Amino acid sequence: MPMPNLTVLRTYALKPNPTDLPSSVLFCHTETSLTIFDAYPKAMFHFLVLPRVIPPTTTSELMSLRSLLAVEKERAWGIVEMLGKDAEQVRGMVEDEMVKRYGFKWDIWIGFHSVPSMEHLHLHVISSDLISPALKNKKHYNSFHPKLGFFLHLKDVLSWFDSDPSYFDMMSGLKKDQYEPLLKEDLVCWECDKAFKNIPALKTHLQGIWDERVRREKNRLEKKRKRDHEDEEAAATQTSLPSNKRVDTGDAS
DNA sequence: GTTCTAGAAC
DNA sequence: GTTCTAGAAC
Repeated sequence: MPMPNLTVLRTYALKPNPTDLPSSVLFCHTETSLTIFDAYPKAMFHFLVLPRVIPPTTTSELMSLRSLLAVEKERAWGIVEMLGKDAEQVRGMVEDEMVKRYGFKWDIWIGFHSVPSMEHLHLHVISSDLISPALKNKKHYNSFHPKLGFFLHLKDVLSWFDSDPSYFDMMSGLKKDQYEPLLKEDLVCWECDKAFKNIPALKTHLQGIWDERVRREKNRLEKKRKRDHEDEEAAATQTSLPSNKRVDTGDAS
């Protein structure tokens, strides 16, 4: 069994020229960050935004969120803020792709794992469906549950910088003992709070939510298509109001 | 972070 | 008997 490489993200972040990376790895990059496809996506869309290593910031400061939050507040803030800006660009690209592929968009979460498994800071950009063959166990699911507390939303992390220094100090400790137990919590649907006995049952539920969403969106698009079609006909016959504002007179003509 | 698999859970 | 979880990986 090959031992997985837990430092591969750092080798990516150190590339002087990110475009050397295979296109199967690199999604996009800026002067200060690169965004890669998560190798084991836990949702239909799942990317990691990594800070590039730019002096005076060092690889060891960029090891994790915890190590970054230990450097001077202003410099740490600048890096988190920069990652957030670049993640928002990625969000926009993902939303475009959602519309292109499915005709609608759904939530995208942006945040850090409180206890990371791989070295080098990485900001997750992940779609809220949580449907993926690589999502296989409770730890995978709970690590992205948006209300459980293990997943730290970017907005919340940024808010720590504006709060009392004592609160910042408390949160920035990111103690393993405080967060790791959350991964063992019972399986609960993040959307409807229903509990599940095991992962296969939860995955069936998530798939059901998705199938229902697709069905509703199809109906919506079909209704809109019909409305627009009627409006075209109405315009052709000089009827003034769009069909969705018209009062039904029961006139069949 | 994953894979593999023993044995728990059903 | 099969499904599923959870701990080891030298």
